[in-house]
Amino acid sequence: MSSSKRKRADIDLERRDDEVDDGSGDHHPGEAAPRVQKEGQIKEGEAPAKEVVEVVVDRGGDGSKEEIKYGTQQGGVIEEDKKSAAAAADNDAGDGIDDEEGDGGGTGAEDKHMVEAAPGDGDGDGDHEHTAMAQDELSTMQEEMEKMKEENKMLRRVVDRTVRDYYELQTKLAAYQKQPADQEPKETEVFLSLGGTAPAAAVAEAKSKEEQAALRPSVGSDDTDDGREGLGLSLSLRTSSYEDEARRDVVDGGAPDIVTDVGKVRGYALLESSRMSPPASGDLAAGGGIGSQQGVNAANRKTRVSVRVRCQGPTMNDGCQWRKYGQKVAKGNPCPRAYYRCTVAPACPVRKQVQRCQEDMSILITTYEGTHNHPLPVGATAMASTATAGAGAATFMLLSSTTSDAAVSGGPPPASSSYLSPYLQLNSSSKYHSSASPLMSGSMGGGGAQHLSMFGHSSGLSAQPATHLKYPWPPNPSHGGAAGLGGGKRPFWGTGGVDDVTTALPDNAGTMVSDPNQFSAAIATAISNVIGKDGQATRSKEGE
DNA sequence: CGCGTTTGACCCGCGC
DNA sequence: GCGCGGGTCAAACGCG
Repeated sequence: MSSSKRKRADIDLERRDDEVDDGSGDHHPGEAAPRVQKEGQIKEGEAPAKEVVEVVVDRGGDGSKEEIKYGTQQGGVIEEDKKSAAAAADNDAGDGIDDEEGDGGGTGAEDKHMVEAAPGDGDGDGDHEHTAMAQDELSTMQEEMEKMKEENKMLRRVVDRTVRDYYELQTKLAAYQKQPADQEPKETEVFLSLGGTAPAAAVAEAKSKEEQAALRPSVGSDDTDDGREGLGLSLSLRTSSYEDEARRDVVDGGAPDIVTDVGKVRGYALLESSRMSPPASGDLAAGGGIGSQQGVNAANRKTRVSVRVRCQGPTMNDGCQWRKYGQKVAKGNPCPRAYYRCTVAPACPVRKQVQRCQEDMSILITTYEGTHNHPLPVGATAMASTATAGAGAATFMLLSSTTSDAAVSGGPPPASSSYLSPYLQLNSSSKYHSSASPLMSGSMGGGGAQHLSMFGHSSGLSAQPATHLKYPWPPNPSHGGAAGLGGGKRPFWGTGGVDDVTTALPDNAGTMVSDPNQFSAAIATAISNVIGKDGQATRSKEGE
């Protein structure tokens, strides 16, 4: 029984590993050092894929800043999720962790007991070695079964907690989003990172330490450690004013434990923070040639989305077309920062900065600025949607494997499902969604729901079918989508990323789940689009 | 030849 | 006022 469950869990986990690894060409197994396998925990040795999505929504105006951390990864997923979730849920997160530890101890005790009992029985039947051996075997098996039972229990608990925590996070997020609707002069900054490297995670963690404190409860020390090695899907929001931001930068840079490497932090901070001083923004807007839409400009200028992704390629595939217009070496980071402009639409004000993380060169920090004044390419949109699904799927896989009988016991309430459904329906073109939706609703909990909400919004924009005809990208990604746009020189979602996809989108959906780059890119695209369009829309959407 | 990248120069904001 | 640093421009260059 429990043994069978256990097996199933392992299988699922392994499968997920495979998918992740296969999909991400740039994934570095070595970097994702397998965590020390804790007793009674999921086998993680084979789960090197780490993905951490950190989203920071910065509404500069009111100084509010939201940071969303979203970590996903197989075995690690749970760990990371637990962590982030725990953080999110100030109230019950703490005891949850403790409970787990306690369980572990319990398991050990029980096992011991079993072992001791077995020998005793054997002594009684000294004449029959056969019997004795059989009994020994039996006891051993029982022992194992007990162990497995405990493990299952624990896993179930973890999952439940994760789900619950996500809900809380979602609630908080929703609350936050409702607040600032009236504060215009805000800068929206989304920080999103995907990757599992310790440094990345560390940075994210460190970064969020302060601002996130409000949203997420502190994470246990051991969690912190785990966080570095584990992958996870975490989401956090934070808000801060320009000043706050600047201050934060300083703090981050000085924070010793944040990331041993100040340079890295710095790069991170620089990208994320802004150089978005109002005046600069003005220039930017003017330079962008978007004077036609003054009202939107303000919003555009304020929108920033940072994405950190483990990527070997020069840039991340985000489904848009970019043209490089500059490169500069920023102080504190030897890696040059590249400046790109969106060329999908002639006057699209969106720009992005790409810079490698000094600490971990495999990490690409991409900062999107502005809002697309055009629908996103199908690829981007689809990717965004699939990303959502992918995230859900990823999570689901884990959950399914560990909560086979738990039935996602902590399963999100119907409300959550309905919350997501709108989007899912809109973008259900991909069968992937259908399969993912249940996952999402079940496992993604708050974070997932939130994402979906945003994605739904974005999809709403770009999903408008015919509008795509005006743009270079093919209406149906599955048919010639890979042909790319702009003359088909390259896949429209391929801007040089190592993992440039060469398959049609529907297939991509599957790939995306396993490809951190695409996954993150899609998320970034979706978020940037959504947030860019304007947080209000998102907020209002949320109301739905 | 067209398009995108490279790269040095320039502009502007900010801190001292 | 000056220097520093980030961001942008635009001519030169390379590639298909």
